[in-house]
Amino acid sequence: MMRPAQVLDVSEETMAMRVVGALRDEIVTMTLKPGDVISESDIAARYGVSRQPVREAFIRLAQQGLLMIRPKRATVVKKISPEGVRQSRFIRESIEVEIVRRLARQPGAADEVLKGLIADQEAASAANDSRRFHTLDELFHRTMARLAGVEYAWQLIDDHKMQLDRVRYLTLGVSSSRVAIDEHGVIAAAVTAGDVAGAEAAMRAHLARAEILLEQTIADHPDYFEQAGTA
Amino acid sequence: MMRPAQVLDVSEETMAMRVVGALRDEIVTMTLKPGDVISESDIAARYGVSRQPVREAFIRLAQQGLLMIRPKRATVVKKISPEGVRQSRFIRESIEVEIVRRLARQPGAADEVLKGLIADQEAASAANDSRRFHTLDELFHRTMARLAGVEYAWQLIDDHKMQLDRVRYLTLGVSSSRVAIDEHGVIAAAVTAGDVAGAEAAMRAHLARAEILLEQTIADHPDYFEQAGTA
DNA sequence: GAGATGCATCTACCATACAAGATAAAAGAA
DNA sequence: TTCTTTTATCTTGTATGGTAGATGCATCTC
Repeated sequence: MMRPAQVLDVSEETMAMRVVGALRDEIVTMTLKPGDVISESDIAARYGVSRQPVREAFIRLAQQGLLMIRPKRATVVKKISPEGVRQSRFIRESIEVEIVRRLARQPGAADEVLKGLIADQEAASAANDSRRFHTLDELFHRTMARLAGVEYAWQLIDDHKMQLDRVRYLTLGVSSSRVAIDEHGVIAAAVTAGDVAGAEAAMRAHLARAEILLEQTIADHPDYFEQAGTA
Repeated sequence: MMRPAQVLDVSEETMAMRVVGALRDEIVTMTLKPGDVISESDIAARYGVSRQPVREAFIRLAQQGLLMIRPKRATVVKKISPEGVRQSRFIRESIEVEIVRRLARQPGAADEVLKGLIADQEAASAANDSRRFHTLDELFHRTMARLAGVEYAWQLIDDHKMQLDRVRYLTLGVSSSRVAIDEHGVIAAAVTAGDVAGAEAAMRAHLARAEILLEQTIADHPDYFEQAGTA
């Protein structure tokens, strides 16, 4: 038997929420791999709680598209759907394009804020800290949403973004942070200059590059993705 | 005591799912009003089931933003957040603009399909069937998403759209279906003609008109909306 | 040997009991 | 009367037992 792990005891939030967070991390970081079969009992024993909070955690994660509950059968870590990823990208591109348009029309204090973030990314890249670079990359996009006054909208798509995060985790060391930083710079420059069309084009180009990474990732880890017949 | 209602017994789907659907309808149609306090026990008795499936339904609906669970205190029907509605609109506008752009570039068979839908809307409007008109209105937008090859993306934003639906239900008889139909016609015409910029502008104008309805609705039903301090 | 059938054993689903926090009214003290 | 304290009674959170359905293996039939 394994050690019960025991996720702390003195709690402010509920056990169910705690389990949600723990499981989500395990899934996004690929500790729990797509296709893995898990059961309420197993997870309950692993975290030292009863089945009830685990069950509620399953429900939440299933609604976020990370788990698939097959009633009376089993619960499995959902495989990544290439089509779902593409459409999530479509949503993200639609929104981010609209954001940079708004920003380019009213740059405000965007200039120095974005410049600072890019500088941080340079530092993380130089230190080869891909984990931190990932965080800063996300912060860059989120910050633009905030500057455009639609941070809440960003939170709304956060759930669906977890699908993209799983793909991203698989490409952590692969992706060239050098290129990404340069593209961020182009976007920031266009926004600051008030170049609406240029900012839009730069953002589209930036997001399109990730599309290539998806194809490569599918080729590298075919088992993690849905295929024809592996619904 | 009320009659247990009893949502059928022979089931294919789970009781929890059944309760989810029933409660969602009650909330979206304003049978359960924003601010109403409900409890697991009440709903359980009302539908003739135990607290357990009701509890799971609450979790799902809370995650969709229709309920707010205050641990150890109570569960209330979430008041409509004007800011949330605005940002939901922003998301919707971003995506729908992108959709009509794509469609305008490759109209395909969009012409006759959209024409047919508009004709149906004319009929519903002439019959003063506002309920059916609402359904057709949604179908019009959904169909464009399908024609653009991103129907799944439409499903992704469906959850957040429920917030807008509640506002819409309040304005059922108010809104002029005449204007909406004309606007649909303009959009369809621009798409068919391959006029990208025109289609985008028409869609933005169409969605912007609804923005005005929100302000008026807040004025008519202030109790249903979050206000400063009514978090 | 190949296919059909029964059964042990999984699973998630639901009901029930209990625990713990929060609320509001009631009771008591000034 | 007014304020404080207690307590009854709400609420959701958690634990556990039993149930129905699905799965896979063993057994039986042909």
